[in-house]
Amino acid sequence: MTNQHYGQFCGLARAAEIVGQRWTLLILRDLSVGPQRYSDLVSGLPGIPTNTLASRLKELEEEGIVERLAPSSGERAVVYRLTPRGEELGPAMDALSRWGAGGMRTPRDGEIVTTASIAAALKVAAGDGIVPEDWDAAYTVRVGEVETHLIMRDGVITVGPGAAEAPDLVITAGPQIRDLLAGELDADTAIATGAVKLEGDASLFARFADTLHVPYSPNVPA
Amino acid sequence: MTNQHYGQFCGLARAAEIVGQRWTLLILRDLSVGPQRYSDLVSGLPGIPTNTLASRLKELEEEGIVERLAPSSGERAVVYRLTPRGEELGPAMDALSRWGAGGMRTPRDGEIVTTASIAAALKVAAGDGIVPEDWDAAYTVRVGEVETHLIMRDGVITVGPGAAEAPDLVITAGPQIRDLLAGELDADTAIATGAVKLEGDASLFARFADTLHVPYSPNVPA
DNA sequence: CTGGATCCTCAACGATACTG
DNA sequence: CAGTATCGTTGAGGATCCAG
Repeated sequence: MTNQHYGQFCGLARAAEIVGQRWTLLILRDLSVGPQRYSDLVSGLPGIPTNTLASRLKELEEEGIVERLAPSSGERAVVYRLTPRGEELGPAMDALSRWGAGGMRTPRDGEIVTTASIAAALKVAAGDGIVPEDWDAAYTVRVGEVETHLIMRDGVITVGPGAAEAPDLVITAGPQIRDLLAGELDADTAIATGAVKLEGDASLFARFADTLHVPYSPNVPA
Repeated sequence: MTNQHYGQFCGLARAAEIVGQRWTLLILRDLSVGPQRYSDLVSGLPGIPTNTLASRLKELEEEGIVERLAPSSGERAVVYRLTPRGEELGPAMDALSRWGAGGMRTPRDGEIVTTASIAAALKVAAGDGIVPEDWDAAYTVRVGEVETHLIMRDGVITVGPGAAEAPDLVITAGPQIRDLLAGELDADTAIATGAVKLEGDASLFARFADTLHVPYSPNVPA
């Protein structure tokens, strides 16, 4: 609406007019794991002013990036969902996510972890999502209160919110799971030190740790 | 410094704290084509308030993304340059650029084209930059007042600011060059209608038009 | 001339309260 | 549940000025 423009006929400038708005990238991240209600977004984005969320959603709807689905009969809640155009942002968000993750060492004071952020981290860690065809494993990853599932099947990895239906392995961890994904903590040590707890087929953990990687950047300043 | 934080231990959130700042993405785009002086940045970013540019550069320096090179003896100007960590943003910026370009139809009123934006468009159009090993051609692309060079050699494409040293072909065009890159204007028509003017080995133009593509997204709303 | 710093204004953001 | 309304605060925009 009253979106700020840069006055340049340039793809990056156009993109920046959208994703350069405060909170917008995080809203899109949350929507990228699945359709969400207004209240889901509020709870996944601690600290967002409700009026800011409302106006961002309105802007994104006008831009054709998000669609607002009025409660159809039977349903009782408004739901927001990415449009196909919104889904196209996936590669860019993954690239940003990967870059940002490369600079993360330890959580800053008071920083929290949300469902969507774990899902994003696992998605980035999954990389191109290609694994051997004969792998067939369902994982539930639990960090704090949130659960994410990760399935390796038919040669691809899929990541999403919520527990797996019939997980072969449930992994419970703290934020140290990031060190594991960064490759700075190996699977055996993670288990030995109690950084992760496993329930189910623990032999599947090595495969998890070996396959998923979000490396730290060697170029971050002290 | 007084950078706004999102309070989430998440790569995308960390990235958003940087690139979500107004003007920052465009500053980084300009720096991505090469080191720039303060005044180069000012002229490549029409409308940026000088204090905003100054504080962005300071923040980016503190983040280890940009470095400020004091004039060494012999030089007389301060120069800003991406650090290795800053260079790592390239893939994310390319992805955003590609996404934004997919939504661009015609310039909005008063929108301009800068050197860096053409370079970014050509870079995105070059895709993975792989071409047959035996191609060897140097192009200068001139749009308005700005010139960019594009070299296909040794199997890769390189794009940069300024004219090529010994161009085999000089392409002069208006913003319609975007339609060419979008694949909505074929090479012969572009020449026939005068949308582009060629100087040099015109036979190299078909290769240029066939190789470089920034497709429009089919998903943009009307 | 380059590389900023300063000042002022106003639109956008942030926090809280409140409503259909 | 899904937002509006209100109001204080912050940061961008724009012009000008200054030091090396």
